[in-house]
Amino acid sequence: MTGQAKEKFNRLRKEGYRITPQREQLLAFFQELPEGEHLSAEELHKKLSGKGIKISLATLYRGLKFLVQNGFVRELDFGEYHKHYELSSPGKKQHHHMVCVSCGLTVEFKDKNLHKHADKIAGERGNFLITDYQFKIFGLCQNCRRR
Amino acid sequence: MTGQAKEKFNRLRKEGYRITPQREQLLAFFQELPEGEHLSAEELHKKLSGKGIKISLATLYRGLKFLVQNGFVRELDFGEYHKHYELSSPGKKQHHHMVCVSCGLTVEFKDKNLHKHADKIAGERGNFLITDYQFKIFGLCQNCRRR
DNA sequence: TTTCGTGCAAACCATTTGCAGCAGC
DNA sequence: GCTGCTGCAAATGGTTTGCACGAAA
Repeated sequence: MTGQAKEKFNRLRKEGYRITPQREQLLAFFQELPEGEHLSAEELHKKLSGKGIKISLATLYRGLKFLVQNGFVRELDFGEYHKHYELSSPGKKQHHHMVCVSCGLTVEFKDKNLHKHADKIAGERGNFLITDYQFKIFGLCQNCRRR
Repeated sequence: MTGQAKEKFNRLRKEGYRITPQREQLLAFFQELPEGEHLSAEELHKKLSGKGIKISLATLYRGLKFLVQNGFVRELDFGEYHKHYELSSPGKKQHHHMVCVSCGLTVEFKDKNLHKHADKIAGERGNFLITDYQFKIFGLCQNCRRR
């Protein structure tokens, strides 16, 4: 666990939260994850078990909520049945999605200019500290248009 | 039901789909809905019943999928537990969301420039016909930053 | 007459919750 | 010792699915 995260954990401890092995190990696991890898709760549970870390699914969900609400981790929603989680580091590149509503084809893309929009809006509307932003486009892909 | 929709239904009929009272009534209901109103499946079911239209929840879900996949209706995801549906008319204004990951505070906003990004990306990446796009920003609101 | 669509009830499945015991501080 | 956290199992809730019947074409 990085020093920065330790500080933040200490602050949370003062606020009445308890820093348990499960929470520490969960955050440490995210920090070791390769850039750009975003896992579902189920996948996380499997990988943690694989590393010998014992944590129940219920506690994992509660731990994830704890980490998300305190800005350590972000929750991604690809419009699938389940959510994905990844370490929330501000400099991280965002990738966005274009989805065909008919066949489900998904194209990932990046757009350098979107963060300007995000910053502008966050500043104008309530002074948010941005942890994440996502742009999703839905439509018909070339194949499905033809039909 | 508009003439345009009728044509489209006839085309689908030729492709082997069947145009049932339930599907017709569902689409007609969407067309009567006020601009900007987006309902969940549950809400739709209640409102249809209120109008004397009998349709089971299962059929409603199947009908919604049918209308979404054929471009009549769009499915919106506000990151809630359920999805929302509204008539898919191309000129319709989009509204986007900024959500506080800590307290859940949600701010809606519009941004005139986003459609340019959407169009550009859709053209460059696979020639999509856009039916919808959504921009979501996550972060900490002013109150939650302070803590 | 041939499928496809419908209604019902049961199944699904990711996530949440009640509760008793445990552990951080 | 107080109170928050954990693990377990059961509940939740929106959505999907199996099946037999009904109805488009």
